[in-house]
Amino acid sequence: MSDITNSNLANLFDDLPDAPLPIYAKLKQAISLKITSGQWQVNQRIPSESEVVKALGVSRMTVNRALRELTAEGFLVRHQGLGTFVAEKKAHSALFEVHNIAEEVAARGHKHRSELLVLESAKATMEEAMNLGVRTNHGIFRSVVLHFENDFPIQIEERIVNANLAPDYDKQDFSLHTSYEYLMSVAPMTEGEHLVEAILPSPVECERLRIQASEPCLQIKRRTWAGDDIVTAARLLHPGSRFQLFGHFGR
Amino acid sequence: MSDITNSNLANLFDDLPDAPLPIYAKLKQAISLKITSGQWQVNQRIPSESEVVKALGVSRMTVNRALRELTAEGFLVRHQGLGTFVAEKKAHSALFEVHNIAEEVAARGHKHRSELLVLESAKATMEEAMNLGVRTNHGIFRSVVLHFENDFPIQIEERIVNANLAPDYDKQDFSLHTSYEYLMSVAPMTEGEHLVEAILPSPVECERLRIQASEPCLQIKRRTWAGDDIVTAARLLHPGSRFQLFGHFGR
DNA sequence: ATTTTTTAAATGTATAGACAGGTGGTTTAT
DNA sequence: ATAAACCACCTGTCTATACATTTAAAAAAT
Repeated sequence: MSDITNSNLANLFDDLPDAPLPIYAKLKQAISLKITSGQWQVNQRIPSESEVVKALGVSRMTVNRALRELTAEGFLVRHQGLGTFVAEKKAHSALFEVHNIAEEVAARGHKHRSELLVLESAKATMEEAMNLGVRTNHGIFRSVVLHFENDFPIQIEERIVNANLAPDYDKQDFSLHTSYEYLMSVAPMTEGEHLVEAILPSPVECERLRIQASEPCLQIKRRTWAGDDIVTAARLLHPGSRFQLFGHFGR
Repeated sequence: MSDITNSNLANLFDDLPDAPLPIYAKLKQAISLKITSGQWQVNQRIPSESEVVKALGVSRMTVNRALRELTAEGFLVRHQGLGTFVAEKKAHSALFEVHNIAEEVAARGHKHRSELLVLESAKATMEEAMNLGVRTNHGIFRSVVLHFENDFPIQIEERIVNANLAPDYDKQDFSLHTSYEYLMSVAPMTEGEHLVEAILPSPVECERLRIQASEPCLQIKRRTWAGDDIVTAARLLHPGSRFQLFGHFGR
């Protein structure tokens, strides 16, 4: 498998949210973006530690930490004497926690795309306020995104976001990054909860997911905290026939 | 919570298999042994990096790597300025462990009872053998238990068990203990996986759960390991209208 | 007695340098 | 031509050092 041209490794940090992160974390973000965006293909050899050192002027130990952690997370495979390669598919460990649908689809080797159906700034209704742990009329964003796997609808993502914690949410280009990526960059998740249910979809949802009214759906309601604040609350609806939630625990 | 006496940190590497491992890995092994053996209790503060450095004469970066990885694996919790502490029992076990349905129902203040529908000794079919990671015709047990919450059916538990690892499974009184309790006692779970899906129930399942054919169900397939062996594989089916799976992650 | 400042300790990150060990290609000796 | 020696490169680990940040307690000022 061919190597990756290290001609423009200096561009590595482009397209990255400029959150204040340690160098090793920035490196991880940049490299995982290269992989999930498909710029670095499975089994390709990626630049060696010393190449990154030379290109970016950071220490090898810093690069080593980024690559080691990405390897532990299943993004990379390393072979002593040979090099570092993009792994076949993501290890199933973190799926319950992370749940970035784009990454998940990419990990299966499939094509992901999404349609932005709603993106608006608003004042929280009483129900939304309760859900986010803020006062009624607190500034929020609402978004509805339809995700596709190989052009089949696979998730309706309804989300409300605390505008104080993610002020530029409505200025994001959701065709480039998922909402998850932006939110993690501005308000890294420290805690979360999810509620999984099997439900029947509404007529609108049937139409969006292109399924029949009788097809059960997996509904995941998830809230994520950054410190003591709730950053976002999402409702993710998947067609039962096209989706499984996989989890792994233990050591 | 009291600190751990660092009087005999030199003993840290005792009781360890003398495999040729890197120092950081030996450290991880030793510390996780202290924790799992109960010598270092939950919430206790463990020796600081510099204390280990002084006691063992290794570099702080090496100690740091061991502690950092153990933290990522959930054994430890670290607070800058404070120290490193033994973590609470894995959060995620509490979350997606529907294992003990009896406890869960009791925790809600409701009445739990169960009906044993099937309990038999058998030889593994090819499918069952694949599922348990054994050869066809390997000895197994099959059980089907119907669980009730306040006299409403809430779970069908279909389970196959590796007879080698749990030889007395068929002699248990499942009105006294759940299968989970017995299995944990004979073959403590070290690893597990689950697969969550939304499906429509079969006619038999509708009857058992007393629901309509159109009601979606939450299906959880779970396999649990003890070391390298699969102890049991279960299929848990819940009526969507009466069941939610709740999970919490983070600290 | 109360508040403020300082200090010590602990973790978090970054760096430079060193050596070990694996891999594959090149050169050299046979 | 074949085999052995060599070498360049890569990952894996370990060390020593440095500085930043957080925390709690001690010391100093009010």
